[in-house]
Amino acid sequence: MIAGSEHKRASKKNKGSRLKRTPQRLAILQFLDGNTSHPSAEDIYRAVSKQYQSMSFATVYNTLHALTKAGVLRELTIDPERRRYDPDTSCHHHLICINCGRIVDVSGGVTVDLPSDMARDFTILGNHVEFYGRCPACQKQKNA
Amino acid sequence: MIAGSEHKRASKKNKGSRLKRTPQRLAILQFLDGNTSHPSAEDIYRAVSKQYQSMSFATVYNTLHALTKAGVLRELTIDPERRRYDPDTSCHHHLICINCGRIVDVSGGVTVDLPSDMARDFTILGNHVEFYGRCPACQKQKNA
DNA sequence: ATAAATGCAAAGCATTTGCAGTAAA
DNA sequence: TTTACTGCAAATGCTTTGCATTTAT
Repeated sequence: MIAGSEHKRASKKNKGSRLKRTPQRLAILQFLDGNTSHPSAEDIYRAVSKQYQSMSFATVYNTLHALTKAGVLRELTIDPERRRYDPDTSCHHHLICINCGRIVDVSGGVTVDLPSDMARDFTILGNHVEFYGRCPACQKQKNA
Repeated sequence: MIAGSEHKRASKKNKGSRLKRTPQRLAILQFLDGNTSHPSAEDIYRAVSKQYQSMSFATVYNTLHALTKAGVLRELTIDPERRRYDPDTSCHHHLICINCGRIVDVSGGVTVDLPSDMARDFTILGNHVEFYGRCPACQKQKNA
C-alpha cells in the first residue's frame, strides 16, 4: 500500500503527489486492513491513538483524503451523520440495519438493471445499492 | 397534505403529534411540491424566505423533520455535504452526475436482485440504488 | 385553553484550514 | 534538500437546541 514497490503513482494522473510512508499512515492502514466495520474518522482516531499517542484528527483526515484520492479507500455516504471509510474498494453493496445502524458488506450476487432508455441520457459509470433491513441481532429483539 | 381532510394521524402511531397547518409549512410544502431538484435545507430556506421574510432556519429544519417523520418527505443521504429532501416518497432511485453533482430521479425500470442466501440473515425491507455517471450537459464539456 | 410552531441566538458536531515544526524521500 | 506530513488551534458549515413568544386548533 501507499505507492508500493513500483514507486510513484497510486494510479492514473498523479500531479506530483507521491505519498509518504509515515508511521501514522501505516498505523491507520493497518487498522483499516480487512476491517469490515465501516469506521468513521473518529472511530479510526480512537483506535489508532491508543497505540499512537500523538495522533491528531488533522492527520486522520489528511490520510483518509489522501488514501481515498489514491483509490485505496472508499468513502461511504451511507450514514447521514458522518462519513465512513471502507478499505474494500472492489465493487460491492451494503446492508444497513434500520434498527442498530450496522452496515454489512454484500460482495456479490447482486444484479442491478437499468434499461439504457431509462438513463435519461446519462452515461452510467457505476452504481451502489443500499439494502435496508434488520440484522439478525435486532430481529431477536422484542420491541424497537 | 399535513393531516388532510381525514383529520389527525399522518400514518401509523402518532403519539399526540398532529401537525399544524402554519403558513410557513404551507409555503415549504408548496415549494417542495413537484420539485425534483432534491433541495437542501438551505435551498429551501432561500427559496421560501423570498416570499416569507420572517422564515428562520429552525423552522425549516423543524418542518423538514416533521414532514419526514410523517412520511410526506424523504431525506436523502446521497450528498455527503448536506441532507437533501425529496417530496417523492414513492419507491425510486437516483442518477448522480459525478461532474456537476446533479441528482435525477429514476422512477421505474430498475430491478435489483439480492439472492436470499446472500442477505446474511438480514430481513430486507427495501433498497435504494445510486447510479453514478455523467449528465447530458457534462458529457458535452471538453475537460473535467 | 393548550399543545405545537416560530424565530432568535447559542450550542454542537463533523470536517477543514492555516501554519510552524518535523520527517520522509 | 525538497516536498510532504504532523499536530495544534482556530475556523467553517450544517444541524440542533433552549427558550420566550406567537399561533393554529
